Amino acid sequence: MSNRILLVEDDEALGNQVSDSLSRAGFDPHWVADGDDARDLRPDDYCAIILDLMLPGTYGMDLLKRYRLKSEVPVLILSARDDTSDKIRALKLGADDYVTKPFFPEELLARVHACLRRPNLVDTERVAVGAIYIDFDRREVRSHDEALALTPVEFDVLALLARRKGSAVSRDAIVDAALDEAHEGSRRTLDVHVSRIRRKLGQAAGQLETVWGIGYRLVEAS
Amino acid sequence: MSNRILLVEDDEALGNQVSDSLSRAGFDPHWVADGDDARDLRPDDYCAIILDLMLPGTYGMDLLKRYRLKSEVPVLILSARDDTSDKIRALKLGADDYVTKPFFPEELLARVHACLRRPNLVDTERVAVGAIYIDFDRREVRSHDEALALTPVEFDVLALLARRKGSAVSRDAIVDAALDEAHEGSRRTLDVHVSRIRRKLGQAAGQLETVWGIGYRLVEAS
DNA sequence: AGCCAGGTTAAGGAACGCTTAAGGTCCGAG
DNA sequence: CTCGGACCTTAAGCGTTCCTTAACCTGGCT
Repeated sequence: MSNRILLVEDDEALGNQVSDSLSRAGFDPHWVADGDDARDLRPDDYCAIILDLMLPGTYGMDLLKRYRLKSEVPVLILSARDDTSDKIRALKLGADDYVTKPFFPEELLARVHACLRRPNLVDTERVAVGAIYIDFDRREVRSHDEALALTPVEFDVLALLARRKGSAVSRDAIVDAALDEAHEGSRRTLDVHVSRIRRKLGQAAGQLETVWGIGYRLVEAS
Repeated sequence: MSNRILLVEDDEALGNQVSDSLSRAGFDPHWVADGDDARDLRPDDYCAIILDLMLPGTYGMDLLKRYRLKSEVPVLILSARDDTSDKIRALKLGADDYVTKPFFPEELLARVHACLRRPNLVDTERVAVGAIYIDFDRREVRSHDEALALTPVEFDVLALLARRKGSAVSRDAIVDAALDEAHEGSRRTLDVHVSRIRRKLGQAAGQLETVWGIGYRLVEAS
């Protein structure tokens, strides 16, 4: 397995320090200072990601969501704010750990190791759910062997459900992960996306079930 | 499989608080106040362990070592000391997380979930009680191999009883956990839900027993 | 028998989700 | 720069499902 670690950190001194300690520990750190530069990196190219929340360019929390949509790679959050609601939000979005500045490099290293020690999930580039095939890498969906033209948000929603196939996923979790969080005013937005996804799914629409009072669920057969 | 969590914590107030929040989140906390009492418990009986480092009797770090020798169960460390060398030591010994007091229960919960998210997420989320199968993740219930269409509240009530299978659960506890507590005007609401659950359970209705003057209990066989 | 906890039923209204239609924003083409 | 298309969001109407309440009935306990 690779030992590359992505470090997204705008503070130069801290970035150097962490980079060095990662190197000394035998990792291969890839340090990016700007959030926008980190947007389009592929999370699966790394064995772990260390992410500062307070960044120029793209906000750290958005990067986390982005990475989680594509990958199961362990993500450690760095933050200057010892804010509980931030912590909870990050952890719920799938972060594996949350470290508050200031910290000693040794602690960070120890936490990275703790994350890597956990059993890894099979990384699946593609997934089949009944008649629906999803290629996360190509961002491509086929239903009954027919390619679907999904919009970005539609794909993210469907991909999230596919990763948790069979499980009921709450509306909040979907909105939080796949939609722009700025628009929390209307709770109907997700409905519209789901409605359009179903129409595009055609015959397979029945596989996208509503779980009343909770959210949605993608099942093998309708 | 199990949703039991071992909590080793000598502070009574904190222990109560954490116990409560774990219960509310659907876990089954087992609270032990003395390190010596925790020595001979089997870590594999729990899905996670929350361990205070500063304990009477056996020192927390020793317990951690002990548990790690026997099991891979996730261990979260609680500590009053924000001491880096302690953190590093604990994490190197195989702890999965290290939380410094004071903390909010929500943060601890989020971290517990972050730990549990990694391993076998799939298989641990079901419970069988006699002829009743409950899949918490899918929010799906089957009775005698037939899927039941339960409403959100009905599912929550039955799920709560299933998690505590065999033991009597008080009406108050159920109402508190599964119903909107705003409506404390009528205490008959729960009856109605139970009545409907029983009807939907069909043959298995007898497994949902009334404990007169207390509440209800879900048993293996009618 | 009498009391009280629990069971059952029916009905209203609240909550929820689906759909259609109408802006509004962003971005690339002309 | 302007136009048009793709996309996301919001609003509103509508049907459905669900929760609660009230009223009445059953059954256990003393």
